[in-house]
Amino acid sequence: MRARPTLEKVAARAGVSRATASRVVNGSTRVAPRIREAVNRAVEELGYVPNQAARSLVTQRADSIALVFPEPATRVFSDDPTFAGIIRGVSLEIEEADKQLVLMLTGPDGSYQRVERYATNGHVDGVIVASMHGTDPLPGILTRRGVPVVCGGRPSVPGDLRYVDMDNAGGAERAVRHLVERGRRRIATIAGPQDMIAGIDRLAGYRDVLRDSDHRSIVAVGDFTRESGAIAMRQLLADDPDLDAVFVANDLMALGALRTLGRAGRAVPGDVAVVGFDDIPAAAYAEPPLTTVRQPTVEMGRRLARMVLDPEDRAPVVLPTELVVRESTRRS
Amino acid sequence: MRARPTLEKVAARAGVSRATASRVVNGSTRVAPRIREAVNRAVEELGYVPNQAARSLVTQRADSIALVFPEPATRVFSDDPTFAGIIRGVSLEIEEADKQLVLMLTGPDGSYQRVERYATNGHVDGVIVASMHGTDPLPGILTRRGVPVVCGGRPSVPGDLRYVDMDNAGGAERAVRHLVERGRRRIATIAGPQDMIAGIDRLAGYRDVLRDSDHRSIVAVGDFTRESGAIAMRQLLADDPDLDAVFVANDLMALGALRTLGRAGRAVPGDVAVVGFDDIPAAAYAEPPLTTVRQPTVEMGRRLARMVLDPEDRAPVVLPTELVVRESTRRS
DNA sequence: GAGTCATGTGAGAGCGCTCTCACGAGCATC
DNA sequence: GATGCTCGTGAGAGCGCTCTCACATGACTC
Repeated sequence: MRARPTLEKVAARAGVSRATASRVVNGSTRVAPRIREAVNRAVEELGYVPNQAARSLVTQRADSIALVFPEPATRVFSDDPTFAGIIRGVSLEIEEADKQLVLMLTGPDGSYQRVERYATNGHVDGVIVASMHGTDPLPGILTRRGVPVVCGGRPSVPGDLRYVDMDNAGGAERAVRHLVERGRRRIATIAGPQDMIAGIDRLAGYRDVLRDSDHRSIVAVGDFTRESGAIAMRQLLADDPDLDAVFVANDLMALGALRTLGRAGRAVPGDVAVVGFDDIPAAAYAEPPLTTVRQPTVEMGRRLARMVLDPEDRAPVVLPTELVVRESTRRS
Repeated sequence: MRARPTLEKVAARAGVSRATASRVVNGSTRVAPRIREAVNRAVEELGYVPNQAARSLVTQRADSIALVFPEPATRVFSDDPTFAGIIRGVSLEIEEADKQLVLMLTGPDGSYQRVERYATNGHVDGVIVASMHGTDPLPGILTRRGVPVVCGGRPSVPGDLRYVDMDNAGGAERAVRHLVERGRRRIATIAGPQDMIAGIDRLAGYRDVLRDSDHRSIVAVGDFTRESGAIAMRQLLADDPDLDAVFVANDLMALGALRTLGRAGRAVPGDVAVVGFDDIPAAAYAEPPLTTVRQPTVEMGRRLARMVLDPEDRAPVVLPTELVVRESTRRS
């Protein structure tokens, strides 16, 4: 289709002024029924769709929101379904609000200034930052510039940034308590990176429970990749050959750990019980199926979107996590 | 947010007209060096960034392209890193062209008309459709409406649609030939859905090699999910208990198949060799590590983006796939 | 010294839309 | 019948930008 019809054409066809046509298109009530009908008919017949650029120009709204994945997230992006869940959730909510989703994956270089420029210039009504490190400067900068921002994950610097987070500490506590209840004595952990809030909080949850239950804590640190989980598990086994349980800060690392355990001849859950975190689809398909902590990723996306669309909504949200018990922690 | 400076302000500060300021901002060469410099300084000092809406309004370009995942893709989205790779690739290329990426995941309902309306109305310079079924009507509709479209995956109806595809048949052939060379006699396959081009082509590759090498073909069909792979494998085992190899049309199903084999007491690769397709990260971490066919997902994204940005480029692209040999087909 | 030409610059139109404001019609009030 | 409403409608300004066109300037030709 070449020439797209303009409001002018619609108005002409309906025999009204452009202003009235605009009123009908934008759903104003103060239009006489028969005129409204005439305009709607004209819209229908002409296949009219408003030109967003023209609209934005005058309303100063963009009717679109940006979802930014800073570089560290981008790196894990391809292998961690968590992000896919968040994207789905955001997309669903955005669609309901009849807005558009602009996805920005920032590269390793300074392409983050690109985001800054883009976002501070009215191209977008709000920005969702899937902040991995809680220390990312971007949310602060944008907020100061007056752009509505919401962080996915609690920023590590307490401030007035709005955020939606998972109950990481609570989930970790439940997971570790579960291991204690199953009679495990030497419970180690493979923690996530300690510059990410999820890594920090999950480790804190582990520590809290062990302290209260009088167990010793045994910690190795990974970076949330399978590979690092496998390596950390090896190290743990070397440090304490008698450990009989591991709480792993995410499923990807837990899968790596499972592999190391298998190769080291340790039976799971016979010799060692394993709990992961995230409940990615692969967890249920691990051998043995992995006990893990489920987090509502799609819901997180939805809440992020809803919050960014409502600048008044300032209350942080912490979404509940849930322990999913499978074979990897079966009573031995 | 303080009022963003307009071109007018920049021009005033630099002591030139709006037109000249515009020339400098848009990189016209026909501007005197010292004036160009003055304007650039003003831009710098004021922190000027062009208003995209205003620009689009007059240029009729949107400087953004849409990446559409039709519903079936959306469903697998969360668990198949293939899509993440494509998104990364598209994002990289789009970023280089200094344009924006609008992501649209269509829901199960008719939200696809939303895409149609959006795309046919100049909001977007082009559309990339990650067409799962080759029969999706969307690409055709948009093309006819004059919107540049590129399909990810060859459309099943031969026509003039532009596309970038993987060499599915070639990859499948190499995989099956590999099994033959390793001395496997009864080579089964778990095919993908036969309404998706990837499913069809991979099965065709399998059939071609077996026909030529005088093996019998044994086929079960899955839907590219782990679960369906596990089920299909059970069926295959029931159909032909003596099979000694399986070519599985994607890694997710292969992972499911591996699990079934393990539970059925079949050693891999001792009793049964397994080859997957995709080379997702989990494949290398399977037990045993999975021989599979690697496809360049990021490259596919890049090519899709490049093609959609250049409406003249009409030549279909078929990207090479590569066999990655791992433990699951070790010589027995 | 008049004519030609390339070159750089500014004036101004106009992209398609929203929104303010003024106005006329209809109705109730006094 | 004059006054004051409300209600629906149209005229018109203007959002920030690009781009065409006309114009000014200076270099060059004959």
